[in-house]
Amino acid sequence: MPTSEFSNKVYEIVRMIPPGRVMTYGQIAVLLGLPRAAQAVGWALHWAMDEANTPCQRVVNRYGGLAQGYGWGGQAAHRADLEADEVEVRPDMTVDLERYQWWPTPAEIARLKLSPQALENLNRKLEFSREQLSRSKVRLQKRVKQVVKDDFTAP
DNA sequence: ATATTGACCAGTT
DNA sequence: TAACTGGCCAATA
Repeated sequence: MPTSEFSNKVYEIVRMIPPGRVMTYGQIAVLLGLPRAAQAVGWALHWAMDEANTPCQRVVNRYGGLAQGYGWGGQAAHRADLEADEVEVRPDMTVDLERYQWWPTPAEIARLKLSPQALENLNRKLEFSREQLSRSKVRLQKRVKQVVKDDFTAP
C-alpha cells in the first residue's frame, strides 16, 4: 500500500465520497492539481484494496465504467460493492454519471489541506490546458475552477 | 541504477 | 471509427 503524499491524498478524497455516489479517476487527478494523473489514481486504488476504510468501489472511469482489475474479482466484484451502496449498475457494466457523480463542496475540498505546491500546480495546469483542450474537457476544468476558487484564492 | 507496467484520459492521426 | 501517443506515479524486475 503506497504511502506517498499523492496516494494519501487520493485515499482522503475517496473516503469523502458519500455512499451511493461516485467520482472518476480523472476528476480526482484534477482535484490534486495533476489533470493527467488519472492512471496513477487507478494505480493507487489498486493497491488500496486491503484497506477496509477506503471505499474503492466509488471510483469509476470517465464513462462510468467499472474497473476490469478491481481486486481479485474484477468487474463482478466491483458491481457487487456498488450495488451494496444502492447504485444501479447497467448491463454494460457502467453507472449513470449524470445520476451518481459527486463533487466535493468547497468546504470539503478545504478539508483536504492541499499543499501550496499542489494548488500552484492546479492553477498552472488549468491555465496551460485551456487552449488545447476539447470543449468537454474545458467544461470539466471550468467546473473544477469554480469549485475550488472560493477556498483557494484566499491566503 | 534504469526500464517497464498499470483499475486512466484526452488529443491526434 | 479505431488506433496510437504522451503524460502521470510508484512498485517490480
